[in-house]
Amino acid sequence: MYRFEEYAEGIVIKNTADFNIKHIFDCGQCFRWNEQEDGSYVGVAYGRAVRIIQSDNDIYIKGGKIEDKELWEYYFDLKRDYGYIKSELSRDEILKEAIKHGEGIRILNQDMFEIVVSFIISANNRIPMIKRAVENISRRYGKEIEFEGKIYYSFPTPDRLIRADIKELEECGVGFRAPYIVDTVSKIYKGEVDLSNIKEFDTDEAFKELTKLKGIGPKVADCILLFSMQKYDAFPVDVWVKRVMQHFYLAPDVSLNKIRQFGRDKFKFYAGFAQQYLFYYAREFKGKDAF
DNA sequence: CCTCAGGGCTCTC
DNA sequence: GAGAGCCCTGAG
Repeated sequence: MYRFEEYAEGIVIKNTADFNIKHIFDCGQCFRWNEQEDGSYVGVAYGRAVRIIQSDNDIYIKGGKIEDKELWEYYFDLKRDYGYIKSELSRDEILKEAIKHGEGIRILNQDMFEIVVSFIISANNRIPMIKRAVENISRRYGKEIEFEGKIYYSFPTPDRLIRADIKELEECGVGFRAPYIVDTVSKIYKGEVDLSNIKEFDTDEAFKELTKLKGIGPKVADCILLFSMQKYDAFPVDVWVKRVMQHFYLAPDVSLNKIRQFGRDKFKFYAGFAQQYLFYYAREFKGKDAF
């Protein structure tokens, strides 16, 4: 069982299980963590700038405060037994292999508003570009946070991002998605859309509500559900998951919606976890001519 | 159900 | 240097 302790420069989570910071931060669920030369990750979550350092099963949160213990416990989804989920999913031979590659993946509990905007930007985009745009938006509309002598920025809240117009967002590098962001942020700001309320719906109802918003199609909605609303039966199908699914399970011409349904039916309430292992697996093979 | 355009950047040729 | 493709969506 893990436990939190304080140390000179922050807090440490001792004795974690199924926890690998590289797997967690590189499995496509987050855009604000950057790997450093020493293998640690620096990033901002819920307005806190910290450095995450892994030493075997101990996770150091440099700059972390002990009063935020519950916040980090929630963020890293520590209460969930990933060992059990993996053993269930390993009954499928392909998942068993995929899990070997990303055995330390955990699904982060991220801020809903940040995830909505970040994944609108993700549409037909590349990860470095998404990261850059999210960073630019944070720098322009977020709050300053000082850490290790540098200035970092929190992702803006709706009442701050509402000030952004299409032109400014384009300058941040979001491209043709700028009007979608303006529209969706305004609906959230005005209360026409209440993300906390949508979170209480079941997965299908929440999916319907989210896809009503500009810039949110099936794939982006599934990402929002999985990465910020704890809907673990969601199965986001991006190009990578599409490739693995068509290679291992389905015919090459099966539609995205069919793949989504297949994944949800096959993996049930673990579909979202399966998707993460498959995504990480697929990207490991990038350029290796596997698919 | 279908097709297609849509920042801008990077990889490929 | 052109062309394809990108964690895809909206419009037709």
